[in-house]
Amino acid sequence: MSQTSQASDSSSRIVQNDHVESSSVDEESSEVPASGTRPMKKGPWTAAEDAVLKDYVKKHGRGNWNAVQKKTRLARCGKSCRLRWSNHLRANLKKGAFTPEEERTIIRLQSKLGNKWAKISEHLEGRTDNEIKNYWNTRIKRCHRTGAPLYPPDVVPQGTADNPNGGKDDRAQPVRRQSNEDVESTGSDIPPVFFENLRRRSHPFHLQSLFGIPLADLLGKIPGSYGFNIPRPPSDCPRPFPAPETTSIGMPSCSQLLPSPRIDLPMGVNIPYDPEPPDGYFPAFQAPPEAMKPELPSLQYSVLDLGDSLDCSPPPPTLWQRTRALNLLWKPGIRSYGP
DNA sequence: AAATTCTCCAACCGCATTTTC
DNA sequence: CGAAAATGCGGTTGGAGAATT
Repeated sequence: MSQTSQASDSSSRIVQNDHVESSSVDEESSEVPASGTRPMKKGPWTAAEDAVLKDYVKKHGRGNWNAVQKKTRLARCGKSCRLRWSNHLRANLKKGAFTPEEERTIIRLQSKLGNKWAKISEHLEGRTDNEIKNYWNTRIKRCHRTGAPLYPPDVVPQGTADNPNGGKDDRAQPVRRQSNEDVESTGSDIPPVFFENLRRRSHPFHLQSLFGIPLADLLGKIPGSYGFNIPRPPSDCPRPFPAPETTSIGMPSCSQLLPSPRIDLPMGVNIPYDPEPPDGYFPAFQAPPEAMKPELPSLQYSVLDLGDSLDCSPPPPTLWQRTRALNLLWKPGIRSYGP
């Protein structure tokens, strides 16, 4: 797998003192008063803490995580206990690098479900949502850096109506249905990393609008994105592609710039598809022409029975479509728009 | 060899949802 | 039925180790 398995088992990082006063579960007799305002410990778990938690689960079963700190001397909050258990201590956890098959599954499922890591992890026995999420974020970064396609040619990324933005956003907002007139695009979620990169590294990113939507508006409405000023690039900054006759966009990845200062395209514009993409792959995020259809016959992966996890929900909300529009913008391979 | 940059991953945070009282 | 608590989820962060300069 591509994750160079540093696979550092958590224990290998344990360096600090063990804060567990008693390395075993105290029974009810020695229950710590709930009122006790012990400060909760943060940071890496120690082996002793793990042992206490394991012991607790062995005796009381999983769940009721907030009781852990009450019934033991473990100064960890319930959330932390739950996370530790599900990510490191529970049985049948598979550690180490993802197999190629697992990677394929992740990619496939991500393209279908979006960033539903918990759902995806249900299809990968022994793998945690956190692992998968980390893998995906790493993949995004790597593809972003190298310009390699995020999705292999046989995977058509689809927005999922139930998860247009991959995560909390669709929960945060009541699903707002929308007609198809806004943007019909394909691609995947805009990875948070993208915005993070913008925020952290202040990519020269001088696009002012996308599909007529002010970019600042786009960014500002995307949950988890940051309100930041989009700097104009220095004049000596190289541009990724020569400016074509038609309006073009590039991808502000790899310290590159978007060649066009402004994009105002009518909705429904055809995006030319290069049948011979570089390296025999579709450019990152770029989907084959059929993917431009608003609805996709997606079940090309007979291997995988997604069952109920595939939600054939109504069309995505505006934010999603806007996100998609921005996503297109991010594709390194898309060079030109035009009729 | 030292300094810097990059990569990976464990764990935290905030929010939404579900359950309990 | 509403409030509070518990749980779950996804995004983000920070640090350790690896790689590079």
